[in-house]
Amino acid sequence: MLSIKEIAKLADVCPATVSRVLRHPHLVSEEKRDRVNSIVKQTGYVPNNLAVNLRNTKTYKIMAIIPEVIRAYNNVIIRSMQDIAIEHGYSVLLGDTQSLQSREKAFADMARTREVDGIVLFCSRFPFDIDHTVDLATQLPPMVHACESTDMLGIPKVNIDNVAAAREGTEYLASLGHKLIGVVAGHSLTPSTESRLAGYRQAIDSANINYNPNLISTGNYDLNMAEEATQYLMSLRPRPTAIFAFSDEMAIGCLSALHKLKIKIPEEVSVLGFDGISYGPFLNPALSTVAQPLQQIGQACMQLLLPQLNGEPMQDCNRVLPHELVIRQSTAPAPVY
Amino acid sequence: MLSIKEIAKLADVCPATVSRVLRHPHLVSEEKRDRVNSIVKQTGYVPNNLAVNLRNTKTYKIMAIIPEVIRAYNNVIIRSMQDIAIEHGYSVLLGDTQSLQSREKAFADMARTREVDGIVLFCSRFPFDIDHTVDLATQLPPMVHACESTDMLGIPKVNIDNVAAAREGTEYLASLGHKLIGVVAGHSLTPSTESRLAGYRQAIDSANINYNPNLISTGNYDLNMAEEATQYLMSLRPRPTAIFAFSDEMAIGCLSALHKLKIKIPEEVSVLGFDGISYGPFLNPALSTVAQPLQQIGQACMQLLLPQLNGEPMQDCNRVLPHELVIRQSTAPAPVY
DNA sequence: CGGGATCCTGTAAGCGCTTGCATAATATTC
DNA sequence: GAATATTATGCAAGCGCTTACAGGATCCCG
Repeated sequence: MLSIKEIAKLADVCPATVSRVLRHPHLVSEEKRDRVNSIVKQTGYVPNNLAVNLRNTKTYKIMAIIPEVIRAYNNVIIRSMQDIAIEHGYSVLLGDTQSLQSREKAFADMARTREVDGIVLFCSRFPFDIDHTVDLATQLPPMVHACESTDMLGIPKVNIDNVAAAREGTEYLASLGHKLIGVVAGHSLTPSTESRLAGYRQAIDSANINYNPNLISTGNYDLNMAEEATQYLMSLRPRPTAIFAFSDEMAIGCLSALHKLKIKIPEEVSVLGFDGISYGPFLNPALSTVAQPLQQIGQACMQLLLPQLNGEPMQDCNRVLPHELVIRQSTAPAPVY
Repeated sequence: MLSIKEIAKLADVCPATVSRVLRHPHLVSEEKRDRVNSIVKQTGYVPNNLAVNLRNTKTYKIMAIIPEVIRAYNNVIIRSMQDIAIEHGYSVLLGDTQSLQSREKAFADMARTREVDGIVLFCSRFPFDIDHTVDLATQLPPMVHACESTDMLGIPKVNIDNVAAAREGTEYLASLGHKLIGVVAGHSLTPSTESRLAGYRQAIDSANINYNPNLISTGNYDLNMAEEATQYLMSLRPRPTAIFAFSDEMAIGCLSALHKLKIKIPEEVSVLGFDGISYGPFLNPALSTVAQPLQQIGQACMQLLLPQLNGEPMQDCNRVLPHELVIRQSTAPAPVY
């Protein structure tokens, strides 16, 4: 592989001049500039960024650590983060952890090892092996904790109010006359799921509906699981008249199960999703959902990260963004028997 | 930020010893090993990988360059690539290009700048600014070209036989008695779309159906576009009795449009997708599709990349993997009037 | 025409790490 | 107990790059 030295030799200048041609061309005479540029072009020379970044202690890379990149939910978030990052000269690398802690750590460590300048974390666990007996909080790399954030060493957070969002979703269903509202929840251990369950409970209680834990089915964010959960809910007597799925993707599984059972949506059973993914309007029936402000989430992540990348200290803040109930065709008043 | 020198000083050894403790602990006496380890732990020292990688000219990172990470289609591919990579000590970074050439190049250049060891390219364009008058093919970084590969400087390729796949899909529809088969195609410029259109054409011709270009609608891989295209196709007289969507995601858009038009699937119109995404069975009706061997694609990419990462020269090969027609509920014999 | 400003270029240090080599200390062998 | 093998450690070079610094040309001005 070609190095700056060899280019320098070929162009009959010193390495410093080659570097200047590439980084600060105005400092170099036209003659040498042309000579160097033509050699660079001929040879296809590209500087070794490991060396450049080592020297400059800066990579202009941001790592986004995501449990399952593929979830439709991430789409707009990723896009908006990336657009802002690029505007500011950074690129975004995505790390798909498959919800495995080992991978979360591996990707997060790229910041401590200087391979990226900062990270945006969409997982709930703290991703570093740090001895908490020592005050190492100061050694945290630039980072933002999004969507699943708990209190964590003063790391800035981006969230929605999951409790309120789930409460409002549930209240909406209750206001349609539903008394038996099944829940298809996600990973039972994640903060967002916990909060949403709490919100559901609040709404149930204040609507004077009897809380029935049998109506709650936790699992993961998979379609399969949602389908099974729905079958189970539909086997109950009395049967729920509404299902609140804690993600739109799971809602698709609910719809699928209901179709197979020949249960009419929304006439017999209403389905409410969560997230606001772009598929929603295209489902049959179009999915009512508690929409997250996906674009704003991405933007907020960058707004909180960029100052840190510029050397400003971490601010312990929690940016809570507004959710929105989007009513389409999958929800309707509870059937009257 | 802590460097190896400071750790060395604190542990009262030389930097080389610290390095040895971290990389080849058996070379160091227990006494110093313990001393160094305890300092490392206390201080939370982590080696600067830019320096390590510069020194070792190796990063153990692979960049996967993907037009739109979010497409369900990528799910299994990414997962299988990543699993194999990790087995071999590599991690996979995902680059989402939003189909923008500038981003494809930016990510691909990370290999030439040594920030990653190799790349897997899921886009169709050549991602480097290389002067083709010079023989620079030899300077290509380790790479594999997947899913959208054309002949390109001897870069190993992973593909399915898109012509045959689309032909078989079309033949299947024709065998059900469909004579008017609409197509909702993807980006008109990508090799895969071109090949699939060619395969469609072959099947149409050999079934002695009159080829009608009006039935072909190209756009992108979006749901919206697919929905519009479907509306358009359904406005034609005589109306197509089948739609072949060149991705399952677009097929969702077709289903959605048909539902809105109250057209029965598959009684009045059959819908055939392409890809075999995991949503397929959960749609209403469950989607028939030409499935790609997604897991095998991911595996093949790694099988072709790993040898290159070990220094073996690029082999100009084209690994063509088998597709499979998966028949579910969205296709049926053409209606008889 | 001398002195200062301006422009250009090379020298060399250093970013943080790893490892070949040399040396020193210790163990092993006959 | 001398010769040899083994083990442990430090020294220093070098991975490829950037930039502060200094020195040599060139120019401008009175």
